[in-house]
Amino acid sequence: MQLLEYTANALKEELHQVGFRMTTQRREILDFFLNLPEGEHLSAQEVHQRTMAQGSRASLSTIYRCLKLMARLGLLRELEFPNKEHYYELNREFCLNAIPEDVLREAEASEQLLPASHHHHLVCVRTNEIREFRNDQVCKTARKIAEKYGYKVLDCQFTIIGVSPEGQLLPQLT
Amino acid sequence: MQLLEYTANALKEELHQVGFRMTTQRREILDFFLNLPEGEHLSAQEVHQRTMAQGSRASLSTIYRCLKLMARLGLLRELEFPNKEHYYELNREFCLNAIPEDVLREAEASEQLLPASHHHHLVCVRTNEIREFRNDQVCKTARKIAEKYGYKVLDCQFTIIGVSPEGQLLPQLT
DNA sequence: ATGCGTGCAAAGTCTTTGCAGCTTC
DNA sequence: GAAGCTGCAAAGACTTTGCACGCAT
Repeated sequence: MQLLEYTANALKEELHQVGFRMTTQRREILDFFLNLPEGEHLSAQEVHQRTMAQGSRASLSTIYRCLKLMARLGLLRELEFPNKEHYYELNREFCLNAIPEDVLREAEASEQLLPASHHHHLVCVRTNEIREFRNDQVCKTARKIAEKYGYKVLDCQFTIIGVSPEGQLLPQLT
Repeated sequence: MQLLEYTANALKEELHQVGFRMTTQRREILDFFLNLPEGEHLSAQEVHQRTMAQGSRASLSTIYRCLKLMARLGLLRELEFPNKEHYYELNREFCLNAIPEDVLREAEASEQLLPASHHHHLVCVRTNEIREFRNDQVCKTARKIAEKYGYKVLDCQFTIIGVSPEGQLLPQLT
C-alpha cells in the first residue's frame, strides 16, 4: 500500500466515526492536498480553481464544506492571517499518525513526508509578505499546554506579526 | 501625567511619523481599548456598538479604518480564529513601551498594566470555546526568530487548535 | 432503501470604497 | 490652505444555506 493511502484510510475512518461518508469530491480534495508541494497555503477559492483545473467537478460550495470539515477532523490546517481569507494546507502530522509505526520505520520513503512537518509564519503588516520558519520547540510547548487543559491537539500555529526589513524601508503605510 | 496618556502620545507620534493625524474618533477608539478589561477581544462591529453606547459618533467605516490602522502601528493585536471575523484587543506591550523607563519603575501603579501583558489562545473546533493561557517563553522565542530575519516584532500569536474536554464528549460534529 | 452529500442559485455577513464636506496640521 | 479623515450609502468579497436530486452505505 502506498504511504499516502494510509491518510485516505484514516480520513475515511474519521468520517465514518462521526457518521459521515467518503465521497468522490472529498477524495479529490484530499488527493489534491496530498500532492501539493509543502509550503503552499490556499484559499477555498484557489483550491476550487486548481481542483477544477485537474478535472474535478466539485463545486465551490462543496469545497467550502469539505475544507471546513477536514479542518475540524484535523486533516487540514486552517490558517488565518491579517487579511480576510482563510487558508488551508495539509496537516502533515495527521498523515504521519495514519501510518503504522513499523511501516514508517522501514519505509525510508517516509522522508517524503516527515522532514518538515510543521512550520509557522512571520507576517509583515506593511508588505503582507508571509515567511515561513520552523521551530521544533513550538509543537512540544503546545502539547504540554494542551495536556494541562485536557485538550486534544489538532494543530498549533505560531504567528509573528511585525515589519520586515523591506517594510521598514517603505515611507508610507498604505 | 497619567500613565495611559503616554500611550495616547505614543500613538500620536506614530501617526505623525507616517503622515497621519490624531482625530477625535481615533482618540475615542484608543480610550475605549485602554479602558477595556483585559481578555476581551472584540470584532469591529462590537467595537462600534460599544463605542456608540459610550457616546462616540464614530461610524462603522471609521471603526474599520481605524482598527486596521492601529493594528498596523502595533497598538492593537488583530486576532484571527477559525471563524470569519477579526478580533481586536489592546497590545499591552505597545503601552508599556510608551512609558519612560524611570516613570515605569517608580510608579508602582504600573501594576495596572504590567501583570498580564501577553496571552495566547486555545481554540476548540467543536465547541468554538476560546480559552486563554500565558506563557512567557513564547514572546521570547518570537523575538529571537524575528531578529534572525531582521523583523521588528509588533505582536506574536500562539494558537493551539484542538478539541476541548467538553468537545470530546459531543457525539456529533455539527 | 435511507439519509448524507452535492450543485446551483440566492442570501448573508463582514469589509471596503467613492465622494462631498469637515478637520487637523 | 492643503492634505488627511469621516459619514453615508453603495459596492465588493468571501462564505453560507435551502432545496431537489444523486450517491454511499
